[in-house]
Amino acid sequence: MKAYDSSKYVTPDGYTADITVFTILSEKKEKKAPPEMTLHMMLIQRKETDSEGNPNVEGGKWAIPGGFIHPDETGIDAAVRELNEETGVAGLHIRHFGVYDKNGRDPRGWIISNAFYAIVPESSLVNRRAADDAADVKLFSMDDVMNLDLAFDHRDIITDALAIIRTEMIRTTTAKNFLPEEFTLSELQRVLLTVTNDPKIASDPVFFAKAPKLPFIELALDAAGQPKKTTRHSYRPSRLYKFNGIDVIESIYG
Amino acid sequence: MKAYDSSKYVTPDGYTADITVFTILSEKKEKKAPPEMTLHMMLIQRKETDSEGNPNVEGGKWAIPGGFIHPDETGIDAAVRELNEETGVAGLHIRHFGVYDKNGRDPRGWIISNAFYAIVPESSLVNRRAADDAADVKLFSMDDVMNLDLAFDHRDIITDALAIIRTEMIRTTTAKNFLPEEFTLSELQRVLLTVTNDPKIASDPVFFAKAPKLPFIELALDAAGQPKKTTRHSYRPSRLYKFNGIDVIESIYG
DNA sequence: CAACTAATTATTAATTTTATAATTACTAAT
DNA sequence: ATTAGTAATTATAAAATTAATAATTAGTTG
Repeated sequence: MKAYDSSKYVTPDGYTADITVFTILSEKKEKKAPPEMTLHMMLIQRKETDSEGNPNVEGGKWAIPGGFIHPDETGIDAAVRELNEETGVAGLHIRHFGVYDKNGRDPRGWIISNAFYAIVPESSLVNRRAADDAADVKLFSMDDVMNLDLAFDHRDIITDALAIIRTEMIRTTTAKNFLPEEFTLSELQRVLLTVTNDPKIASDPVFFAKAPKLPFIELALDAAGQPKKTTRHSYRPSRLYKFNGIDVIESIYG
Repeated sequence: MKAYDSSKYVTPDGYTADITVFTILSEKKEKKAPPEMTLHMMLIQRKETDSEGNPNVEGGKWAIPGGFIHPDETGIDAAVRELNEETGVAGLHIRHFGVYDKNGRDPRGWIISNAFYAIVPESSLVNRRAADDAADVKLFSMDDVMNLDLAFDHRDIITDALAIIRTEMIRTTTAKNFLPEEFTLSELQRVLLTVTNDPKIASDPVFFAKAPKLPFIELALDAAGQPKKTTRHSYRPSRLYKFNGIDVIESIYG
């Protein structure tokens, strides 16, 4: 690269990656009722001291997994590495969604962070364990997250990530990742209700009337061509549906 | 990094960035009619020979601007640099959308490409000029693009980028980037028709009835609170509208 | 047999959409 | 002064969908 004396300029004091990881937890509380589903995210608790025994900045606080990007790696490389180091989680499909660079966001100085997000099935997170700079790692419901005294500007990052997750869930067929291949309408409904309380979804008569007609959903049929049914959530057999792979783009113009 | 003898393995022969850049050209053909707008993209013509005078692979063919990523830079760094080097264009907001790694896509060997896209106002591209590996640089209508004998797998990359551009235009208020701050409904209509021929947009009575009621569009008012009008496209004064900054997420579930 | 509950369907009024026709507000041409 | 043209706008009537709620069904359990 061209001659450039960085000592002559104010340069960033650090460059980091933060990875917001969401999942949907499903809890079957009643034998005959659909499971309760809630959006959760995985956070790590920062160790009180760093690797040299010195008091850690924002030590003890819950935070988004992440850490410093090394000069020889990209942001996403660092994100993948840090996530694995701090939580033991790997193989997630993460995406970049923003850069957080407000001066003052970190007491250590001018620290710029690249934020990533993923929403994954719970099975991807079962083997998590805190390590490296993390004293603990847990899944929190979004209500609980918002009641935490989070480190740095992580509340802002989480708010933005949440908006993206919600948009994706509502605008695309992302919900299918949290459903069995053949699902009931109430199961789909519960997944969607983890990110919205739109009455068109919350209302059984409205949703049950509309959903079977959506172009990307179809009845699951048995070998004889009859609609498949299940009694896993009710005494009355419920019809099973599946996504048919059609991608829909809903126009905002009508 | 850990000890690793890459000579023991088959490794990629190259790692590149390709940048699909779209714009919408607006041509006022009649004194009293809205302009014709068409989606275009900027392509470069590959030089016949490389910098050492040897015949260039796919020399003479039209292609997406781009080139090899250096080890000391990220894909997006390379994309920005190559775009500027080959076309003189800079300052665009580009986004990554895919990796093209099919073996055989490039006769030179196992070449992996990161694809980026941007859709920008024409004003961002007026100072383009071919340089570096590019013999020429031009804007092509999408019809013309699809009739070109493009280099490598660039037709596939372009097809995917186009789908993303269309989705963004239909799903979000991206159209506003191609309109004056205060626009007529027919101007908005023409922008949208560059990416779709949906009759709900193509039909004047339908579109003119619906558009004013959209939550993210409102009438432009003068100082006296009266609707602003223009005769730039018709003898009869047409109402002017503007986007009001509201972001809408249209649910695919109803 | 009655009661319960998730799933499903029905009902009716209100609203929107569909498909097209008609009108308006300006000109330009005669 | 009148007619014709055209982009923008509005009207019309039938069809379809939505809104809001009630009712019913299909299985159980007690």
